[in-house]
Amino acid sequence: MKGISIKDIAQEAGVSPTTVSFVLNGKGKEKRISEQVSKRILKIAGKLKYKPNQLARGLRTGKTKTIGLIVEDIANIFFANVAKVVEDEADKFGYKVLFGSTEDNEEKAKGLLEVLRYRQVDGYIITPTLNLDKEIAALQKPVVLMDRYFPNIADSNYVVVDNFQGAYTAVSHLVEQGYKKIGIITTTSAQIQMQQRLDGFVDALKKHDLPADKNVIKRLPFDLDRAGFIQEITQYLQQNKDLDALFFATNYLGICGIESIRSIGLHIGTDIGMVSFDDHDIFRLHSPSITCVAQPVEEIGRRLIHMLIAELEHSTEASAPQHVVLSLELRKRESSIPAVHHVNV
Amino acid sequence: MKGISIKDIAQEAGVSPTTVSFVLNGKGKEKRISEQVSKRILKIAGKLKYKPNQLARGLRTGKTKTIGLIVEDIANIFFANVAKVVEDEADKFGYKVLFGSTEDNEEKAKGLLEVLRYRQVDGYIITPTLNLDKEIAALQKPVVLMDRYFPNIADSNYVVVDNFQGAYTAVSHLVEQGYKKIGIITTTSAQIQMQQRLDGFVDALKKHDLPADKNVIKRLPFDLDRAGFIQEITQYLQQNKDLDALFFATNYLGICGIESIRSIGLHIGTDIGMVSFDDHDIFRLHSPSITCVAQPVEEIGRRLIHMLIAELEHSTEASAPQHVVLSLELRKRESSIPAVHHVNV
DNA sequence: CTGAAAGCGCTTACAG
DNA sequence: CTGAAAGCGCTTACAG
Repeated sequence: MKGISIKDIAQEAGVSPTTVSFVLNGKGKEKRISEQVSKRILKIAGKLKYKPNQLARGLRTGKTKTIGLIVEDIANIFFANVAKVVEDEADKFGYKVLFGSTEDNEEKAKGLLEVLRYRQVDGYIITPTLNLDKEIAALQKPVVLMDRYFPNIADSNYVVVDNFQGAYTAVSHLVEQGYKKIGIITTTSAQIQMQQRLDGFVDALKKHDLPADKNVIKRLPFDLDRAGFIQEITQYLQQNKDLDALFFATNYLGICGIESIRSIGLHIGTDIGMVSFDDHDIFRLHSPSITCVAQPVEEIGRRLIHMLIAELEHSTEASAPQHVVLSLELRKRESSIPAVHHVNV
Repeated sequence: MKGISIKDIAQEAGVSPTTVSFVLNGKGKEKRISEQVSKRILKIAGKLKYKPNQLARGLRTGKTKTIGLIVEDIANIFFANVAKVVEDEADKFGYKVLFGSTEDNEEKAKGLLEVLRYRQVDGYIITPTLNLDKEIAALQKPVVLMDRYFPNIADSNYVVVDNFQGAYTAVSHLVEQGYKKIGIITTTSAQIQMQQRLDGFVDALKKHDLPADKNVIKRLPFDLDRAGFIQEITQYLQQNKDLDALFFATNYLGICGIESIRSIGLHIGTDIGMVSFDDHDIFRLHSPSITCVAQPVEEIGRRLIHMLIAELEHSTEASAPQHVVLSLELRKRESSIPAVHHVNV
C-alpha cells in the first residue's frame, strides 16, 4: 500500500506535514496559513491524487467514517431495499456501511454488535432482537433503531412505521368491503411491532362491532419454516370455516397464506378476503393481486441515515432523542374485493 | 474509545508490550516465550476481554480484515442472497464486508472501487460492469469476479454459472414439451453472461432444427424501467403471434413477461410456454407456476468467499487463476406444460 | 505564519 | 527467553 502520503505532499511543497494537514482539513484560514502556500498544497494534492489513509486518521481521531447496519435478514426484500438506500445515502456523506443479519437471533445480534464495536464504527443502525436493550445502551456511540424499538427505553432514536395505524387501516378496509368475520395470522413474537399490529387489528374490529374473540387470532411460532407456516395456516382455515377474510401481519405470512388458501381450494377475494402487512412483488403480480399496507421503504432508509449523520456530525451532546413514525399506505388490490369474479390468467 | 490495549495487559502481567503481542499472535513458541509467561498473558487478556484494535493493526500490517463486495444491486434477490452467504462465511474467517451497488453503471462502479481501495480492503468480490477491466487489473489486491467475467483477461479468478448450458437446457426443455416456435427476450447488453445465454438459446434451436432467425430474438435496452419492458414485450408479442413459447434471459424480464402476456389475454403454458433464467419467489408462487433454470445461490456465495480467503491467507504469490463454473438446475413447473388446462386460484 | 514533536495501538526487525 | 525502539500515516496541542 505505498499510497501517497501527507509527507510526500509536504516534501514536494517544501513545507511540513503539519501545514499540509491543516490545509487539507480546511483549517488553512483558521491556522492562518498563507493563501499562497494553501494553493500550492491543494494543487499538489490534486495532482498526486492524494487520498487520506482512513486507518491512520481513524487511529488518531477515533472516527472511522464507517457505520454498522444490523438488519434482520439482508435477503429479505424489505431489509435489502432499506440497506440499498442506506448505503447510497451514507456514501453521499463519505460513510461506508458494514452490515450483518441477525436472523432475529439474540446471540447472533450480540456477536455482530461486538464485532462492529471493536471495528470502531462511528454509529449504528440496528434492527434489534428481543433483549438487546442492554447491549445497545452500552454502545457509547450514536444509535438509530429501525423497524422496532424498546418502549421501556425512552432515550433511543428510531425510525419505525405506525404499525397500529397500518393494521387498523387494513382491517377497516376489509370491513368496508363487506367482510364480516375477519381473522389475523400473526406470530408469537413479543416484539413491539407485532404487538401493535395485533392491537390495531383488535381495535378496528371493536370499532366496527365485529367479534374479536380468541378464535380469530392465530399466533404462529416465528421460527417455523415455510412448510410449517403453510401447514398451520391451512389447519387454522379448516377449523374456522366461518372466517370470510384474513389479515396477515407480515408479508412472509401473507405469502404462505396464499399457498394455504390455494391448497384447500378457496378463491382469494371471493371466498376469503385478504390483506397483508408490508408489500411484496408477489402481491402485485399475483392473480388475484393482493391488497396490502405498504411501508415507505425509501423514506425509512433516508430518515435513518439522516438521523444518524445528524448525531454524528454535530454531536452537541445530549440532543433530544428523535422519534420518527411513518404512515403506511393502503394499496387496494383484488384480494379485498368480495363481489367480483376474477378472470384467470 | 478507551478500550483496553496491549499496554494494559503488559503492565498487569509485568512484561513488555512486545511479549504480549507475540503471545497474542500465537508466536509464543516461535519466539520462545516461556510457558509460564504465555499463560499469564493469555489469562489476563481473557479477563480484560482484550480486543485488538483493528485500525492500529491495519495501519501497521496493511491488513484490514475487510473485504469489499460490489454487486449490481443489493435490492435484487439474487445479489441479496449471495451477499448474505458472503457475509456469513466471511464472518467465520474474521472478515467483515463493505458493500456497494453499481446499478451496472460504470462510473458508479469506478467510484466504489476507489473508495474501497483507499479504505484498504484486503480483497474484492466484484460483479463487474462493462469496461471495468483496467480498474480491476490495477487493484493490486486479490479479486474474485462473480456473475460475469472478462474473457480477454486470462488471469482473473471467478465464480460464474454456465450460462450457455442453462439457456440450452431451458430451451431444450421447451422443445421437448412440444413447443415449436420459440422466442427469446434478452437485453442489448454486450456482457459475456448475456451473450452466452443467447448462444445457448440459438444452439438449442439449431440442434432441434427449429428456426433461429432474427425475428425470434428480441433485445431490449437494459436501462428501461418496468413499464418500458412490459410495453416492449407486449408489442413484440403482438407482432409475432406465431410464437408458441418464450425464453426470458433474466428473472426481471420474466416477471415483466408475465405481466405482458397477461395484458394481451394469453394464458401462460397453454397459449404460450415460458421458461425464465434465474428463479424468483414469484415464479414458484405464480399461478401457473413458472419453469426456470435456477442458480445455486448458496454455493456461489460459499465458493466466492473461499476462493478469496484462499488467496488472502496463503498469498503464495502467482497462484494459478481459479475458475469455477457452476451448473444451473431446471425447475420444471406449469408454465412449460402446453396441454394441461390450469385451474384458476 | 509555520514546524517539531507526541501519540493513537499495534507489529517486528534488532539487540542482548 | 525478553525488551527497547522504530514506524505505519495521520492530527493536534504547543512553541516560536
